[in-house]
Formats: sequence, structure tokens, C-alpha cells
Amino acid sequence: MKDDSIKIYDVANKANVSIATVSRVLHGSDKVTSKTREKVMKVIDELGYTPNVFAQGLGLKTMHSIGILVPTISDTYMSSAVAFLEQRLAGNGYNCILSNSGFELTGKKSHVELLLSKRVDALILVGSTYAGSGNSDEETDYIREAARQVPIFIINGNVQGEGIYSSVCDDLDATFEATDKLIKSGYKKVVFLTDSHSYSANKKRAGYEKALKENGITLKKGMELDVENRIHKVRDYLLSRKSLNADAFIATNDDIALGVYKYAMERGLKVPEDISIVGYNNSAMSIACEPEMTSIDNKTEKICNDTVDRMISLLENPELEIPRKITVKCDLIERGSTNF
Amino acid sequence: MKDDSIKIYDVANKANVSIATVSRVLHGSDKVTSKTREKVMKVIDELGYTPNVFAQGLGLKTMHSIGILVPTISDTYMSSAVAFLEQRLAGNGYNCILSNSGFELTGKKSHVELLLSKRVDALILVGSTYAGSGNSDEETDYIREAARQVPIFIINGNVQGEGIYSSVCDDLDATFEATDKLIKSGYKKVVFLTDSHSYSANKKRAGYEKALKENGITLKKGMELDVENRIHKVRDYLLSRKSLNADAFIATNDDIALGVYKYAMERGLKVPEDISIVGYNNSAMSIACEPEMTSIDNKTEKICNDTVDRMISLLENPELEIPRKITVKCDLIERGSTNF
DNA sequence: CCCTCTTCTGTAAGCGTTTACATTCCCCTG
DNA sequence: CAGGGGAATGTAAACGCTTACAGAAGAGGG
Repeated sequence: MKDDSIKIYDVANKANVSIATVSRVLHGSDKVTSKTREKVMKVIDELGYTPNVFAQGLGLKTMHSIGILVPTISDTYMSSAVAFLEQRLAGNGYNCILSNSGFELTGKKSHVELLLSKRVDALILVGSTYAGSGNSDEETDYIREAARQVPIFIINGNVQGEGIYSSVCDDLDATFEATDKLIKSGYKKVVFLTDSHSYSANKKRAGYEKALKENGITLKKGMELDVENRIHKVRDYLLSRKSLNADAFIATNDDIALGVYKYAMERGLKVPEDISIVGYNNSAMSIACEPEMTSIDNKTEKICNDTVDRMISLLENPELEIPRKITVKCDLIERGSTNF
Repeated sequence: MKDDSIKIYDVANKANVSIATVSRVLHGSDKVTSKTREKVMKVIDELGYTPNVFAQGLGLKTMHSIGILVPTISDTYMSSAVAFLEQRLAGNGYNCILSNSGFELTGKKSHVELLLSKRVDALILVGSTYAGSGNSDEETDYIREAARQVPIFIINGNVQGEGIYSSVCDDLDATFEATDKLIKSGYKKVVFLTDSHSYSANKKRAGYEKALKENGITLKKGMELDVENRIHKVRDYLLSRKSLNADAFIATNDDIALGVYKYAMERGLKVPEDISIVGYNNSAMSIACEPEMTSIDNKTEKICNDTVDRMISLLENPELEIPRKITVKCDLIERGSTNF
């Protein structure tokens, strides 16, 4: 709004050097006498000079900003991921342009385009990538397309391609272990609940099915249920099912799992005596209920930090080879909702 | 990364017009024949031209971006606010630079500076403003200082000054009503729980005290408690207090209120038979517990939308007078945790 | 003390737009 | 059909920085 109007010229003048020298000082170039450097620094300080990012952007072709795309920030998992990402990025001098794309493909596409038009240095896509789950080539395509412009980092999603990097947690393993543990503890009917067919959700499902198989249980109808991600919707849906004599539930997020609590309450079932419940994400939700919920910690912080670190290395040194994909192991956090 | 290298020149050449004309088309100037406009549009489309925002920024002195500062995005209230803000802003062609400042003043200051250096068009500060609560002139100062550069919009905070606008909900009223209702329903000892001395928190406290006063109750020690905003911390703190024979609690957010549930559970108190609980924010947390929580809906969506709308009017027309402060009424959402 | 080599500093040409101002083009009017 | 006026278009100067390249200043050797 108000123009500070202190430009590099003013600094140069007052310090009796050329603007080139000021610029060099600003960028920590080593071809400046320490004496000149100090002189310039002092003037910069006195004048309160801040370089104009637009002009810098024109010259450097970057503004050191990263686009973060989430389907919805008001989801506890997404918002914590964004928090971790932002923090790490800020620590490295990058700022975040946030975009709430929604779950629709068209929305995502247009938001990606918008971010690219802002000339971000890289894009981070958090969750909800259907691509790679085999049923949306269109999603794969637009991501690949975008990756021709800037490197893309996907968190808990998976798209292969030039310039595309991903960080995932080992959902399959985690779900396998949890399911296996339930079965081995004597549970007869473990039901799997999900609200999406995203890459992560599919891996979780695979882990669940693997556990059934290895324990000689055949998957029957009604053991894998598609629900809506709203506590009460889940409850109502479960209540509506006639013969749901499940004794354990494993859900792809904590909100869904909370729906099971509500269902249990309604049916008069005790947790964990009558039914056990395992949630996912180990979010704040998991300790809101009573008994507190056993949940799978998918290591959001670690994944986010690793992602940012790899990204920074790549940006600072494009020649560098960085791992295309990293996988982090989840933790099963045992609380009162299970009776292992 | 990869340079598209399609610039306005290319468009101009191919369309046989000057770059000025292309620029005019781009900005919807009316001084262009519709024929020329179409011709240019067509070429822009064919070439897939996207203007370089840095160059545009240099010329226009804006990149149409808004800085959003939150103390922590991983709080349900903050993240939902950011979601609403982002959505509304994106709908108006602005993008958001997000900054997680933490609660410390120094952090906030440096983040604000960073955002300003990015030449944002305006700043939105969400919650956690201690300024105006009388105990931090330093905070008032740096906000006023920043407001000399760009307009600042504060959500649920209050700082007066040139270029500073705020949107708040009527916390005092809401807390007054809830407390009053509890007292009138026969509760003898209503305890107020807070984790901060922010502007909002202070208003809530004032509403609580007003209700006590109007009902002829004198505020005694132990009726207003400062707690840490972590479910288990709240529980432990309450458990540690010897003679806390409260029969109702009113908390400044839902997480704190959940701590009361945990405390009740531990003490064997039934909700709402033995104690009533009122939360704040009407967040997802409020329906996670059992019985579900009565909570005060502070109208985040409305406040955010109003804020963005006022901001846009101001930015598009700086002469325009927009209200300095708007106040929105809260709703008391009654659920099972109270026995009014 | 002069010359060479190295290191530091300055000059000026971009970077890709916007936009004030100049110019051209049309369409009327007389 | 000349001339005037207004609308459409073009020209070129910003915008504020980075950086290749040129030039100056020191250091060191003969």
C-alpha cells in the first residue's frame, strides 16, 4: 500500500557503492570485501531496506515459494500436515501458498494451474491422490503434466513420473499388523471401514485383506464397508445394517472410527469388551472419546519433514539425485478401545 | 523450473498486435475492439500463454496475494478459519500465503515482516491477539506499525488503529447467556476454564463474571481456572484440586471442555447428571465425546466471509469506507452435556 | 618502479510486464 | 472531400532487481 520507496539505489548511494555490490552483499556473494560488506549492511539496516520481491523474482526467476495443495484443510490430518510443512519450509526461507482444492478433479486441476501461474518453485500435494490406484488416468496425467514445470512432491499418494517424488507411510504393513493382531487375539469378525479409494485407502485395504488371508479367513460381503466421513453418517449406516455381528473394526481414519463408538453406544455394545476399534492417524480425535482410541500413527511429522528436506536439496542443487520415494513405518498406538 | 518462454511478445507477434494491446486484453480494458480481443484471446489460448507474475507484480505492484497469520494451524478452530478464508479469497482471485507464527510475540513479529516483504496486499491475523487486552502494548505497536504498509484484518482480536479492521463474535454475550442459563437452571458452582488471556478469552471471562454478578453470586477463588490447552493436562489439573465441588463448567474451547469429561470420568461423575459442561467453538471435538457436548458456535464461517468481503472492497476501492469492526452473534448449540 | 595477475567493484543489459503518451485510423460533419 | 474528433493501437519508458562483462585497484615479482 504505502510505498517505502527505499530501493537498492538508495542503499548504494548512501553506502557509496554500486547497486551491484549491494546486490552481492544481499546474496552473500564471497566477492565482496568484508569491509564493504559491513558498510553496506549497516546502511541497509539504517534505511530499513527490504528488496522488492517482484523485481527479485524477475531476475532470479523465483520467489522462493512453494505451493501446497490439500483437498481440505479443515481435516485434522491435512491441517497438521500443512502445519509441519509450513514450519519446515519457513525455516528454510521458503513460504507457502496454500490451496484448498476440494476432492474433485476439476478443482484440483484448476488450483494446480493457479499455483503454477504464481511461479512456485515446487508443488506439494497432500493426500487424496487417486492416481496410482489405477482408476484415474486423468489424475495421473495432469500431475505428470504439471511436473514438467516444477518438481512435485506427493504426500501419501503415488504417481510415478519424471519430476515426481513421493513420501508415504507403510499403510499396508500397519493395517496388516493391526488386523493380524486383532485376529490372533481371537476376534472373529473384523470389519474394515473406509471413506475413499485413494492410494492410501487402497493400501490399507490391501493390508487388511492380507491379514485375513494369512489367517485363513475368507473375505465375505459386508466385511469391507464404504462409508461417508462424518461421525453420525457412519453411525447411522452401521445401525442400518441388519446382521452386522462384527466384534472389531478397523477404520481408515479416526473420524470414521468415532462413528463406530456412536454405533456401539446406540446398540449398547461395550468398547472394548464387546467390540474393539482401531482408528487411523492418531489424531486429536483419538483421545477425545472414552475409552480412548487405539489408532495408527502415520508419522505425519516425519514424512513432512523428510519431504521438505528432499525438496530443498533438489531446489538448491537440481543435479542432485534424490530418492524418488520414501516409505516410513507407522506405529500402532494402543489405547483402551482394543483388547489385544 | 522449465521455462515456458512464451511471453507477451510472442502473443503480440502471432496476433499482429502490440504487446500493449495484449496487455489490455489481459486486463479486460474496454478500449479494445471486440474483434481484436477475440483474435488475441485465441492466440493466447493456442500458445497457452500465462503472464509472468513477477513482471506483473513489478508493474502492478501487487501479486494479488494475502498473508494469513495464525499462531498454529493445527488447531481445529484455526484450521477451519483458514479453510474458509482461503476459499473465499480464491473465489476472488487472491491467493494465500500462510504463516504459522506460534504464540510468541517475537515469532509473530518476524512472520509479519516476512509476509510484508512478500508484498502481500493485506494481512489477516487469526485469533490470539493479546493486544487490546491491555497487557501488551508491544503487540499493539507492531501491528500498528505493519498497518502502515498494508491493511490488516483481525479475526477475533481487537487492535484499534489506522488501517486496522476487525471481525469478532460476541463472546461476552454468548458466555453470559450460557452461564446465566446454567445458573438459572439451578447450578450452584459454575467454573470458568481458560487457557489464555487473549482478547477473546477476556471477553468470555467478562461474560461469565457478568452472569455471576447479575445473579448475585460473588466470584470466589477457584472459580476461574487457568489451564493448559491439552485434554489430559486439564484433567490432571482438575484432579489435583482438592475441593473442586463444581457442578458446571464453561470452557473457552472444546479441547479444554474435553478435559473436563476426562476429569468427570476419573472422578466417577456423570455428565450431565452430576456436572454440566459447555464448550466453545462447536468444533468436531464437540461431537466426538459422549454425551455430545453443548458448545458455543462462534460463527467462524460467517466471520471469515465477512472479513474477506470487506477486504476485497477495500482493496478494489481504497477510497471506500468499510466498517472498522463487525460483531457477529454466537449460537449456543445444546447437546447432551448440559441439563438446562 | 613497472608489469602481470588476481580480486574487488562498477556499468549496463536484461528480466516481462504495465501504461502514459503519441500516433494512427475511422467515422462524421459541413 | 477536407478536416475534426474520438476511439483503437503502438511506442517506449518505467518497475527494481541480477549478473555478465568491463574496468579499477592491489599484491607481488623482477
